[in-house]
Amino acid sequence: MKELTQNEERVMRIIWSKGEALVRDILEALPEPQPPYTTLASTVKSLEKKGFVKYRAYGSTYLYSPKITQEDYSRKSVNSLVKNYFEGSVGNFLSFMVKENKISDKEIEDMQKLIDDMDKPEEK
Amino acid sequence: MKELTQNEERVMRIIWSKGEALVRDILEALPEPQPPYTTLASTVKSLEKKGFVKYRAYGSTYLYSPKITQEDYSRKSVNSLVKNYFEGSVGNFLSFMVKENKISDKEIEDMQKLIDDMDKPEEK
DNA sequence: TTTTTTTTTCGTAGATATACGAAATAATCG
DNA sequence: CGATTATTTCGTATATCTACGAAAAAAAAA
Repeated sequence: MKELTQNEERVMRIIWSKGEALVRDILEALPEPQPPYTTLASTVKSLEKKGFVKYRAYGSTYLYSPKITQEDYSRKSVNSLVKNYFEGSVGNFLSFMVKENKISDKEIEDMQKLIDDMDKPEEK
Repeated sequence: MKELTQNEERVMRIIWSKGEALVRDILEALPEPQPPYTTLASTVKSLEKKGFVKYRAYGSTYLYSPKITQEDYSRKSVNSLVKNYFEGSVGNFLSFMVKENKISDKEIEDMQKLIDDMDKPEEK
């Protein structure tokens, strides 16, 4: 799974939230200052090239929808974060979160369970 | 319910059979010689004006679908036929059909039942 | 820091779509 | 048979879309 830039991720979030959307729908969902239509279209096309969205054509108009669930993407994001900043140790990651008061003991349990599932690492 | 011209009815049949269609889809479903795109588009628009189809817009592209079922239209057609050519008498209509060998006794029963339902007359 | 790669931006070109209306045809009415 | 009205045809205008690519900006690598 390829990485998303911040830009792409912001757009991807809108597509996830809508389920499906035209470029114009996305544009309207973006806060001011909205980018030019063509600029946004390029971003969406790059999402498609990276395999994050697919589209169905109505005439010359494309209706985009997610090809990857938000859950899959989140899992992969956490995985990559752990790998890059905590020497791959989930324990290090969690203790950091606790130290920063970003997380409660109760949440650790839940998360630990979640992360056990993720432990089958993915590509890059 | 407004009347359909032959032209409109031919197009309407395609929309019914497809469930939903772009103007271009209809065009491709039409046998040679196909009319120009704009010509067909006018026909479809008139179907919409008469309330036979509705559409959902994807950008500037309209996906049309029936607003009236084929069954409703058939019922109304038969009704109107009977009214116009058989002095409104279903009996006259049926006996004509039999005389013309267009219909069997068994079919009469079925149809009689069907027509009983239709006997609540419609507008125009 | 310098170089290289990736991302971002957006204009232009080309492909469709619909809106509108005029002219030709066909159907209806008196 | 006219006259009137409705249908059909289709061109032109206009609005969007997507494709493509160049240039600027940002990020990553060396």
